[in-house]
Amino acid sequence: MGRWEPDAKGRLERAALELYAERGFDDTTVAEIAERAGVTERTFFRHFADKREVLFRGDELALLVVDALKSTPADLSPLDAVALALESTASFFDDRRPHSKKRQSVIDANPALRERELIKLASMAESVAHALRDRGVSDPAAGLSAEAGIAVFKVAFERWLDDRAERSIAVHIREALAELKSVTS
Amino acid sequence: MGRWEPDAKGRLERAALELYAERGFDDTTVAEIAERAGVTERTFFRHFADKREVLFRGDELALLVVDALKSTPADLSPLDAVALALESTASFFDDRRPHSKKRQSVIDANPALRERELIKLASMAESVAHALRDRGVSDPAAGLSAEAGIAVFKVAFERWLDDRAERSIAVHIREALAELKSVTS
DNA sequence: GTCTATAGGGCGATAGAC
DNA sequence: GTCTATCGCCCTATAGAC
Repeated sequence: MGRWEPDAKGRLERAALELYAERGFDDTTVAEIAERAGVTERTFFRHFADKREVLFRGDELALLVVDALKSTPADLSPLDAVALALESTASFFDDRRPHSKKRQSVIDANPALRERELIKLASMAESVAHALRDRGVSDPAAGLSAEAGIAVFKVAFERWLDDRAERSIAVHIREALAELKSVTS
Repeated sequence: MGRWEPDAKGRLERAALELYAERGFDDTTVAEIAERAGVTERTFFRHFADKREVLFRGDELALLVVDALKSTPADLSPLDAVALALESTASFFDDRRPHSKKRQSVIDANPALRERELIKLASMAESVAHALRDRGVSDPAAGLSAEAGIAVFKVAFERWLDDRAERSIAVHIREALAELKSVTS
């Protein structure tokens, strides 16, 4: 066993989510998060670029999606491929429903956190567009398929959170995709 | 004539854009913007919630779009109605091409500003979705049409900025819409 | 690990318009 | 008198610099 308790990063993430939920994002200081996690303020900023980032696991989801996109059948349309890649991340969500709900209610309660969430989705859209171009999809189809795919994901995620039946997010992605197709035809 | 020069808000907007372009967003202080505009720092914060907001005219665009959506033929599909409403804002953009380009290069150079831009678009999507529901469009079609419409707008705006031929943004909106329809069919 | 500049909020004062 | 725009000063926490 080392000089310090292990998993400082995870402790900071948990402490932050708890405090943001208890007293609100604005009324929580980094010092309080660090204290609850048993580290110094400086350590917080070594793990996370800013106070918001502690709720977002960097590029983890975007990397998952791009990676899944690569293993997707080449004969699928770009949009179908994106939707399938998104579906393949289902367990990332389905395994953490309660955590996701708590996290989302914290995010929804604060404009600054909503901004950060949106830029994560936008940068995921960019990564997906890039991956589609690598697949041979040309512009503007690549950009539009990526944006449309993210729109599908947004709607699906929201419905997944509210789903009393707790069906997999994959189901909601499929439904939202079908709905998008009907709306654009 | 009053005690102060008129249009403090406009002077602050112009001073901010100039300074952000000259030395970058991070290296510009609110004190410098205020000084150039001939007001105090405190006045800046009475007009704008934060240092980013000075580049975004509140809800102006969203209000234009929602308003235009109301005057749109009732027999159009939700997505076509949104696209038409977006087209009707063309002069808002076409009349300010140089300003838009300068502003956009400042925004693109800074992640914090990109975040703010995204939340403006997202809240425009929400307003549009709401307006569609008022028109009788049910969920999830309303949400998806709104998101898809905003995706069309994003792509169109980008292409409008890069268009050497300087065609109206309305042309780019029509093209992007057609492309989206082809990609989802 | 320590130091510091700056964002941004609170509150009261001032002075013109009406 | 009220309303509104501006200023001044004080404060704390963030986040970057050293």
